[in-house]
Amino acid sequence: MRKSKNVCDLKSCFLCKSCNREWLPFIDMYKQNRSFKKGEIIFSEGEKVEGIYFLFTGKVKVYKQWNEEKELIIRFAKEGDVLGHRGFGNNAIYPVSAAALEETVVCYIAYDFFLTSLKMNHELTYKLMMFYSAELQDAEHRMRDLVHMDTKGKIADALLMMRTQFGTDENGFIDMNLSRRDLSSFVGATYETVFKLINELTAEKAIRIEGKNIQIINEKKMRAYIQPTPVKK
Amino acid sequence: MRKSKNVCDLKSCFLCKSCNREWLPFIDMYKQNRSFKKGEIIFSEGEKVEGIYFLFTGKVKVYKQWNEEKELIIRFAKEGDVLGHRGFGNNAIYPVSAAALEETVVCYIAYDFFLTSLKMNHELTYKLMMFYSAELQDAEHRMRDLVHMDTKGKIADALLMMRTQFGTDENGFIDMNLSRRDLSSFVGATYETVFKLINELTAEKAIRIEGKNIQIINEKKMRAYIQPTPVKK
DNA sequence: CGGTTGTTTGACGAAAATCAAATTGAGTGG
DNA sequence: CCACTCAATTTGATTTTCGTCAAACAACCG
Repeated sequence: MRKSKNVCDLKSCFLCKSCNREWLPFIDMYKQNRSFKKGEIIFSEGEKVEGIYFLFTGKVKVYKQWNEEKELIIRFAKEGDVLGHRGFGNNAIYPVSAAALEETVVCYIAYDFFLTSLKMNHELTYKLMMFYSAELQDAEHRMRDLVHMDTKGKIADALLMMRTQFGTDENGFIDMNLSRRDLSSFVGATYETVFKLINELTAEKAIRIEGKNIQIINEKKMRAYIQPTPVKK
Repeated sequence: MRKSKNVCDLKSCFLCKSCNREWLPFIDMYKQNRSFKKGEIIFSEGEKVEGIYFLFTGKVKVYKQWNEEKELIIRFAKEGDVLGHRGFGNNAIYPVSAAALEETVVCYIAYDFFLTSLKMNHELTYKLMMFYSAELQDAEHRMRDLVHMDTKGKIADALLMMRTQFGTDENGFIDMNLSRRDLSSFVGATYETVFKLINELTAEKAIRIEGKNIQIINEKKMRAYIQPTPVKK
């Protein structure tokens, strides 16, 4: 599944599934790998956009700050995902921050170069447009969910999403080691509340916890929590 | 400012600010005007995408349903805005609904035709991509705000946003006649709560209300509400 | 005029945030 | 390997905010 560790093979990256042949060697000339330790910040909200990143190995959280101690995690990125494309536009300022959740290697491409390439590679531009469209749909869907679900539903939703995105290991645990603090930032609730509700979910045998690992053992129950509350007549 | 009423002059539409000359007459051949009465639904969540709309006159709400009686208004559109582009993608299904808030005329372009045109008009594709990028930034910014602001802050934010988008009339009132119910759907809170908090804002002389019209009279106070709550040490 | 729909208001309860404190755990330096 | 520190986890008590419910009233419309 995983390619060699030290070379960014863009064929494994999202965008390049749609790259035409001229594009691939072009990228090869300019590619540049960077690695980040766990917890290290890849780029920060408010910074000028310097480049776009393709995630080669590792996991990353993309988040927006609220105050010094609160943030909202917008999404997670894993091997093969793109980072930093949210900064595209007139004033090329990153609207979000990205931090490595574990040892991470990214393939870095300078912004100007990428922009120029977009101008030349129309198929890529088209795909990128469709990619944005899909992300916009996701974002707005999640916006609705965060507003209308209760916290337990949001937790169930978050866990189901994470399982979809990261899959499960051989024991059935969600293949991601997320701190409770990050989980609460993703869910949009306080640390303590998330903790208590996770306990409830465990008590109800909807999930199972072993150390930092979480397994969904009753999918039906989990899905029930993310249903719109039917209106009583 | 406003062009003639019965012909869709795409030059007044968002996208066409970036259209090249070949594109304009092309559109002219295919354009089709449709009008909607106040409250009428332009398209619905879950429907197959039939086309894209340019709003010629009127105001529209774009929203997502939660249950039979709750929704979240994603954004408002006014004269010159695009509608329906959120449905672009693999499975061309509208992820949102759109309803006219007042008498509305749209310029309709069939989806297939628009897609084909995108393939031919790369500048347009590029601009549309950047437009998506901007919308994604907005959506995620608002997502954070909806999660972390208290309801009063969200109301203040909503009112400031609406003033920016729609401007004010000669008396200083926000130039949009939004029902309280729609305001609460935009804010993501219940009708009653919004009502009470608007009263508070009025009592504090942050806003002024006259019938259905709202004026912001103390901008500083309003802005204070949308600040991240500083963390007490 | 009834009947529906939107507005206004208060009482109450549930959900979640805040606060406080105890406990564990993970590094760190000696 | 052990103490030490600091961060993360766990838990309960308390408070706040907001949603729910109910009811009265105005406004609008056929």
